[in-house]
Amino acid sequence: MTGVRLYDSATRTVRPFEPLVAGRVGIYDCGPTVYSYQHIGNLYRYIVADVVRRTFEYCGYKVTQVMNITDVGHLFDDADQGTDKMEQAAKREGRDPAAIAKHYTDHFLADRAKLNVLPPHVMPYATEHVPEMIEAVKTLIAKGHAYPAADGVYFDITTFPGYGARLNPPGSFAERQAGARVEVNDAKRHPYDFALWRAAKPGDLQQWDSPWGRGNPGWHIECSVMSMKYLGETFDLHSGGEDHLFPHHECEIAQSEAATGKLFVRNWMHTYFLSVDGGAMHKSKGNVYLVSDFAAHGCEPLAFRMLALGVGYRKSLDFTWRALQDAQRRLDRWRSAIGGAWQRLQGSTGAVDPADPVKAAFAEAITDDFNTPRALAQAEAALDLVNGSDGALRARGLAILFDMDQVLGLGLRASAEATVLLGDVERALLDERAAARAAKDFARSDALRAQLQAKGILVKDTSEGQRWERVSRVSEGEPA
RNA sequence: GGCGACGUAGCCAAGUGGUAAGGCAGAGGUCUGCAAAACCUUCAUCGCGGGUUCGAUUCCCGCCGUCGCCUCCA
Repeated sequence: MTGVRLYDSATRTVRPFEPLVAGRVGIYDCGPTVYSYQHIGNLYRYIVADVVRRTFEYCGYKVTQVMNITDVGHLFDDADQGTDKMEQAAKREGRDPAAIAKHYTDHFLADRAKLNVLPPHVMPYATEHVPEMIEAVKTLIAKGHAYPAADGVYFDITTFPGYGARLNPPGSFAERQAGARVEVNDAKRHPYDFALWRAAKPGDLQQWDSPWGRGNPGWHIECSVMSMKYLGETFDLHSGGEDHLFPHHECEIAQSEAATGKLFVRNWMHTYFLSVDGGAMHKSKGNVYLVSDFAAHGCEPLAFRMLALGVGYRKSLDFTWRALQDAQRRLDRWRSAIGGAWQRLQGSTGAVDPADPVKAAFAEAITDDFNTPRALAQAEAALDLVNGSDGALRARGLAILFDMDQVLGLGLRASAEATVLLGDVERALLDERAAARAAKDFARSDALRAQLQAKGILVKDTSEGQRWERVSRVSEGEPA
C-alpha cells in the first residue's frame, strides 16, 4: 500500500495520512443543496473529491465515500431574508420541494457521470435523517450545549471552548465578533450561536414534528448526523469548499464533539473556488456556466475534467473558454495517440510493471497532496512512449496510461476500444481505401477519406498502414 | 473594517534557497502523393519596491491587484 501525503486545514500542514483503521479510509464530502443546477464551480469540487477517492483506492485502501444531498432548505418563508432557496425554487417553478430536489439531484448526478465522477458509496438525503437530527439536538440540550429559544433551538458556543478556531487562524474569531455588523437576534444568547432547529413559520413547505414544535433542522446538523451515522463518531477525511471553513465546518466540529466528547474528523480538506475570466462567477456577469454550455464551445464534459486535473486543488483554477478548449485539444491528442497504438497492438497491452519508473513518478505525484498537474506531466511521459516507434515501449506506455487512468478518470480505455468498433459500412470503406492506395489511385483514396470523415472517422496514413479515430467534435449537444 | 489565500511565458499552470515541470498556441525543420499525426529545434529570470543571505521566484516587510470568509454559498 502506497502512502498518501495530504494537506490538513486544521494543522495547516502537509503530512502523511494515517488511517483510523489500517487499510481503510472513510470520507465525507459536503454535498450540494439541490435547489438549482450545479454550475461548473460546484462540479469542479466533486471532480477533486473524486480524484481523492480514486487516489486512495489506487493506493490500495478500501474507501467508504459518503456524500450528502441537502434536499431541505432549512429556510423559512420570510421575505426579508431573501435566501429562501428551496422555497424560492418551489414557488418559481410551481412545484413542491420534493419535486424540485428530485429534478436537480438527477441532473447533478447525470453531470457527475458525464465527468466520470464515481458515485459515492453512500449518498444520504437530509430529509431522510430528520429523526436522527432531532435525537442529536436532544442530546446537545441534555448535555447543556444547546437551549430552546422562541424561534428554535440554538447551540451555545460558549460551552465549546475554541469554537471557530479549529480551521481558522487563532484569534480570528474574536476579530470576527468585533467586526460583525449583524444585528443580534434577541432569541439568541450570543450572536454566533447557531441554529440546530428552526421553528416553522407560516408558509413553510418543509416542516416536521419535534419536541420543540413543528419546524425544520438547521443547516449544520445534517452533516454531523449523517457523517457520523455512516462513518463513525471519528472518521478520516472531511472535505468541502473553501467557503465552508467558516462557519459550516466549525459548527459541525462544535456540535459533533460536544455531543460525543471525541475528535470528529482527523483530516480536513478544502477545495478552492475556481474563477471565471479572472473573477468570481456572478449571475449578474452572466458567467455562471453549466456542463450543458460546453457543447456550444466545441468541448466535451471530459475536457473540463482534463482542465481540472491541470490545476492544484488548493489554488484556484481560472476558467476561460480558451482554457477549456486547450484541454479539449490535449484530450484529443491523448486519444489519438492511444487509439493508434491500440489498433497496432490489437488490444493487447500486457501488464504494468509495478516498479515502472514512470508509474512510480506518477504515484509519487498523485500521493503528494493529490498533485494532479505533476501527475499529468508523467502521463505525458507515458504518452511519449506510446508515440514512439518501438512496439514494446508502445505497449508499456499504453499499459501505464490505462493504469494511471484509474485515478485520472478520463475514460482512456473506453475511447481506445471505441476506435476498433467499426460498422460494416465503415469497415468496407476503409478496406476499399487501402486497396485504392495500394493501386496508387489517390483520387479514389481521397474521396473515400472524405466519405469516412463525414461519418466521423478521421483516417491517417502511416508507415504501417491506415490508422483511424473517431472525431469527438461535439455537435449533438446536451440539453440542460 | 477584520481574517485568510493567490499573483510564474500569448493562454492554462507545476515547482524549488543555488539560475524555472507539463499542456495549449506560435516559429523553424524532418517525414509525407496530399492530408492528419509523429519527431527535432525554438519561446519566461517568476506583480512592484525594499530587506535577510555567498546566493531568492522560493524567507521577511511594505505596496498594488485578484479571490474567499465574516450566519445557511462548492
